[in-house]
Amino acid sequence: MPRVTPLGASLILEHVLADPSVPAAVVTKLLVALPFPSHPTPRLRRAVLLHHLAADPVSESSLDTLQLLAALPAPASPIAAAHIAVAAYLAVSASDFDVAVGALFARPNGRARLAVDEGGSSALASDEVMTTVDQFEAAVGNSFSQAVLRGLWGDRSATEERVRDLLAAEWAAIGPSLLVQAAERIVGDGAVETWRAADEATRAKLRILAGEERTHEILRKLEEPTSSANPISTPAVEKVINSLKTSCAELHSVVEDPLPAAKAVADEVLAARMEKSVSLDAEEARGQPTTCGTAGPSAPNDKGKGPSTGKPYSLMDWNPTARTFQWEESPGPESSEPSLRRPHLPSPRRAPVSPLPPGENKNRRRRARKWCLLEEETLRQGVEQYGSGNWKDILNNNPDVFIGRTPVDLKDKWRNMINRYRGIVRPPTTEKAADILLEALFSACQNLADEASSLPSEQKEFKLYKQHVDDLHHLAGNYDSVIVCLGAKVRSLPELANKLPLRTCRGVIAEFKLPSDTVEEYGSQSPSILSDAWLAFQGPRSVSIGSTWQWKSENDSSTVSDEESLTAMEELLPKASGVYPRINKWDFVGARAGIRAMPPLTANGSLPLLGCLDDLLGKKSNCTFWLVGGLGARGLLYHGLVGKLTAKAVISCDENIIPSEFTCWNTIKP
DNA sequence: TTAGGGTTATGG
DNA sequence: CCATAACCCTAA
Repeated sequence: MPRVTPLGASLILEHVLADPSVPAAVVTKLLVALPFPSHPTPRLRRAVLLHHLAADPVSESSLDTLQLLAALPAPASPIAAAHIAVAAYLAVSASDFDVAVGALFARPNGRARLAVDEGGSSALASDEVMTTVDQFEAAVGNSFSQAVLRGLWGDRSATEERVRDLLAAEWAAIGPSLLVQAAERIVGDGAVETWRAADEATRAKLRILAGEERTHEILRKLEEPTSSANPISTPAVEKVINSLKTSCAELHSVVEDPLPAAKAVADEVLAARMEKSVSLDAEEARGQPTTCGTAGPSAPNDKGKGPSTGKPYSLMDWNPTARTFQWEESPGPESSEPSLRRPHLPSPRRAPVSPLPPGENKNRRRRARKWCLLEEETLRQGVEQYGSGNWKDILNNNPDVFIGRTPVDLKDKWRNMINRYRGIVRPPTTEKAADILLEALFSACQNLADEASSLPSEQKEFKLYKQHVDDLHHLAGNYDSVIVCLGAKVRSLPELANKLPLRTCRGVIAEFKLPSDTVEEYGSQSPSILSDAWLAFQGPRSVSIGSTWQWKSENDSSTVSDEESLTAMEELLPKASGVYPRINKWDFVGARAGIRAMPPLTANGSLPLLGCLDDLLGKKSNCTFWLVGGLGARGLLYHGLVGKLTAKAVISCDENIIPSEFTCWNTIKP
């Protein structure tokens, strides 16, 4: 008996190995025992890679295996997730993160980056994977990012699970072996056509494989005048049959009993057909000899040795692990009782008929990870820069911050952030703009306090009351301290009406826009100008110009009459055109006004009025009153400084914390 | 890819 | 039991 031919070995391996239940030891022995074909079929390559992966799911070498697997036709869908999980795990578990990330993810030649980039396997690529790769690259030298990545990808068992998901999907989709396909031909669908085309000698061989019972069945059908049967390529079928027969003989040398093994394959095919769970259509059947042909090139040298015709021989010559066996070509008595002698040869199951590929339908939920302040701040800036809705841009331009976040996560987070205070401050539908601004201010304060307080015990409670106050002392009973921040309206408090050195000054500001037919816009960066008048540009086509000075005005209305705006323009335009002559190309679109409370001019300039009011008001309770006023129109400039100084002074009950330049207005006491 | 409705996990 | 934050699903 001749040695196992490469073609035969290929068929055996291809059939036996494509089964997850074959123990690793058996796989190894088979691979050692049989000559591995120089051009294995994709199915065999796949089976070997899958066994490799199962034995060693998370390692440097499994990364290679995954990449090879991805290069095979039609890799299972979970492969991208498994590949990035293994690569990421290798990076975060390496002794030197930066070195490992350089080798795996750095541009241009990181091992995993190449695999998922354009030019690499498309099966490994996705937007999400690219994002992760960029995140790793950006994390070099950034211990914060590394820590987050470790948390996300450092779980070995989770990584292994990704690989197992892939294995399950691959095994489920691996399809029938060539032997099974041949068996389909001999005893399954297509049996009648195969037998019809066979000559007497071939039929004798087929009879051995099919068993007496099935042979009679097939022959009976053959007699029926079913003209609808379409004959299939005889040479191709014969090739398969010969292959099958040869490999059965060889299989016999490796496992216990070859004929029952072949029969088992046939029986399984029959069972499968009974269940109607699988059916090969004629098109598929015709294609199979071609598939078989891919194994053909591996066997040109075998031709001379000829097909095995039943000469017994021992594999012991070259393989001590193999067992010798006597091959009987005659159908034994057991052939009529196939079910009694089920072989122990593991056979691949047909892919379960499932609407979805297994492993893809079981989506596990990511563990919720709290957003850190940096992420929130970056999101705020991102929305400002790219606009709300451009989540992907924001994400991809901050790979070092948004680690393990998706664009949808950013969207959801923004939704949470802008809704944060809806339960505390609900803007009434018919509120005036001023009240809405007040609520916005309150929300901003609460937001800041939340961010500053990391511990629950440090949480501060805020309340926003809106009520009319006739008299400061009405507040005294409820508060330790009251800070008066009223601007020009401070005059409306009877206790302070004429006691503060403030002069009111109305100002008008005018808004201009570029005519829509003007193509040329104002500079790319739109710098604003502070001059005799100021020009505050709001983007490239809009500017506000201010301000006029109407001392001692009592008019605090924000609306401006035509007459007043004309006067204001005559005052503002000469000053504006002095620094920006092209203002005459702009259109006036409206004017607004406001009233400011101006402090006295001192040697240090016009400084805000800060400090404790108790001496001024007369101490009538335990409540202390404080003033933040006289900022003129410069609240934006001063609010941070005066707010901080006043807060410190109020908390420590010590006015001296505030520099005397701000409080000296109040030292001139009666 | 995004918007918006829905679900799950967690802490009070 | 509720409110909230993070996350998921799906239509367009």
